[in-house]
Amino acid sequence: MTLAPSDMLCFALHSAAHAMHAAYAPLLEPLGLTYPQYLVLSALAAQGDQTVGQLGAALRLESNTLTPLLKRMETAGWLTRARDRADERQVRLGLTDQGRALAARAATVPRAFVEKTGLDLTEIADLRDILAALRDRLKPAREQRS
Amino acid sequence: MTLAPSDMLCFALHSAAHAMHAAYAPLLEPLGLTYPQYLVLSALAAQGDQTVGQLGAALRLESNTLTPLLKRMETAGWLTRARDRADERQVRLGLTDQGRALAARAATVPRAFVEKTGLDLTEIADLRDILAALRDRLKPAREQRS
DNA sequence: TGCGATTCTATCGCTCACGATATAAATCGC
DNA sequence: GCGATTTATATCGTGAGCGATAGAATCGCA
Repeated sequence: MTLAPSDMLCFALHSAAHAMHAAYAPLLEPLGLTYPQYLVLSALAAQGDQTVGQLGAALRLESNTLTPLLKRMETAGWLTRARDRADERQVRLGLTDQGRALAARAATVPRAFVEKTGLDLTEIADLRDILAALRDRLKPAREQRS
Repeated sequence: MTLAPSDMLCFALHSAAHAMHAAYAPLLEPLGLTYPQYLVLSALAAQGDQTVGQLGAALRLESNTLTPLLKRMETAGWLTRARDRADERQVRLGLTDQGRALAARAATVPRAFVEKTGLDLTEIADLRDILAALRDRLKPAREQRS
């Protein structure tokens, strides 16, 4: 009648994401980062300074989630937030030297995670692409601006 | 240097799980259920009455998450919580008639989700098993008792 | 040019998740 | 049996995530 969670794709996805968080936690804890903060730091380090909207498009998050998260990271001294001079509605984000140094340290974390998965690089890439495609079918990315 | 989130397996997993939640939300909203509540209801309906610990083993959640969640569901009239007579440390959970009726209605939800994914049943099962295996490698399930 | 619509970010309230810790019951060791 | 340890659940504080909504800046069109 009712399907058990263990038989559902959605629960496998849900619980695998939780297990991934748990696997990342000990890798990020020495850096003082949470997982979403690690994503923000990586996005800014890899893709350069950007607005809250652009970061949100990259991470699929809205300002109601990002604003408090970014404020905490600003307080920690990792990034700066400043209204764009040309368009005061936007807030431009930039890494501080401290933030860049932390991002450099955090760059080694994905390797450590890959080892924990027990998958080889081809399997990693295949699964990543399958999941990204599923995500985009479920929730198309909104286009990003300026 | 730093990998962008879009290139990471972890972000694909993270964002796919978020997209899955977003896809479930409109299916569950008419039932008044959140996604974790839906999992609890499904687990109790499929696997019968059980203790908090057993439910936690099935859903990979601890009492610090489950207790408030279960209390909200008890308040909503979907389940009962009662100390086990034989072992008063344990709390036994049971669906009410109202909870069983809601679970029956919710049983149609996975079909609707599968349609949204655009995957066929074989692909669904394959991906589910890959993710469950990854989850169990990252975080072995703790054994469950009584 | 001016004003209504749109865009961008922020705020609020709620649920979920988890680490650390507390509390009570049951079990173990002697 | 009695104290120490273990087990099961609950509590507290914090961070995330999101729907609804607010507020300011900009845009578009009459």
